[in-house]
Amino acid sequence: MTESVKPRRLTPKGLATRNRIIDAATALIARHGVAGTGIEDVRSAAEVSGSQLYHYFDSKQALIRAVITRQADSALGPRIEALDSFEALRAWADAAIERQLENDGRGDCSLGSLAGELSASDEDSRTDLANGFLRWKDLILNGLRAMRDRGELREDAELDELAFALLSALQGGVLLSQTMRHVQPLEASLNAALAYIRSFAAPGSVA
Amino acid sequence: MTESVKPRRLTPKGLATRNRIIDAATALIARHGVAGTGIEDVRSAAEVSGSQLYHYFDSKQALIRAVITRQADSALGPRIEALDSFEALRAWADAAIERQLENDGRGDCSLGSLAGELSASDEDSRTDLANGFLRWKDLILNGLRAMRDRGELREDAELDELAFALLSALQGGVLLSQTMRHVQPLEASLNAALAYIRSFAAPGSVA
DNA sequence: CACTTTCTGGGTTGTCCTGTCCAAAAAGTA
DNA sequence: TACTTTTTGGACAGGACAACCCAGAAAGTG
Repeated sequence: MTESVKPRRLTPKGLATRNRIIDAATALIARHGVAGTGIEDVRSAAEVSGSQLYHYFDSKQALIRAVITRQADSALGPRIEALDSFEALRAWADAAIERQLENDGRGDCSLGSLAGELSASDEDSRTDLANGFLRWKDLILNGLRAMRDRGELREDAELDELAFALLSALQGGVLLSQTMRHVQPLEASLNAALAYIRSFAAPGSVA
Repeated sequence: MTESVKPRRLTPKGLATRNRIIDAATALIARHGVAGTGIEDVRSAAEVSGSQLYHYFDSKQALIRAVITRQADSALGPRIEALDSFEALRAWADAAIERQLENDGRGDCSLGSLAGELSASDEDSRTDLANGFLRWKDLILNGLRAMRDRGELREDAELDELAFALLSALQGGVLLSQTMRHVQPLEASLNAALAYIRSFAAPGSVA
């Protein structure tokens, strides 16, 4: 019994409730952070009562990890087809900026916010977050690789470095923008990272 | 009485104790985060007992804010003279990378870590953090301005943007590196940001 | 229609943790 | 030395919160 003995089979109804809980938790965490969100809050927000929460999750930590997983996956969904052109990268960056403008102030429940709060305290969550970041980086990396293969990027470009740089720029920009309640840092950061990547455009490319 | 009525005058001894508390809190928060650090932990680590903590600070929040202020100031101390040359910027970045290597794994109690944890939940702390970031940005900005005035950077360089981009790169890189337990993201991020800044070097400069 | 498994409700418990109180020791001041 | 202010000690109350238990409703399964 290495794995928890939670409901082995979930009925559609049960699955819906489970998702409702994760949704509510995600929203609350986005506004008040992990520490500022109690089980009781999640309960009432999800309109489930009593011990449902512990019926679907072993502990608060398990719930948080479910939120992390969902957030990590959400970026890999249909939203982002492929980051394999300068235009696609630009659109991706603009979407991030737009998102920041929408939730002006209150943070979005991105991996970055979660990482800031959990990396130091919870080792398991940290691992989940690290995996999430790694997948995001690979997503970017695959796009860049496609660009290089198509001759849009120079052969000598260090794609791994570029991917990490872009991801860091996003995360740092979001962190600063959320803290300072202003988009400027995020815009500046993403613009810089994209311009840097563009500086590796192959000479003969249509660009 | 807008201000708290904490000890109006501190004797040298009292001040030493107060500093000892902040030191202990800073160290503990660096390892376990704000939420993972209790008053009790701080007490024993600082080797003060009982209600000393509330003798010097109104609340846990006040203590945290003191930690924030200290961290914000620490970067403006003698460590950084002036970031007004490419070499100085490079050295600054290398120092950050070095610091990350030293505390491999456990986070340093930088503003970024604190921001990730507090921005969403505590408005007062968020303001303190935002001010801290602003001062850091100005520190960078002043350096860049000096470089431009000396003719090392092109006139058309958007220094404010560059400063924010560099700061974001640092914060994002640290966040990723701490979460992934690897320096690569920070290195990549800072290298990219510095290279981008260098791309604004004035043509005639000795570079 | 029996029977099993899953789902839901609410109450409860025990723990952790912030913040307070009271009183004594030490340090400063005259 | 007499007196005031600051500093220290430990114990304690009050509240918040995660987690558990039991029983009943609903939904699947043969």
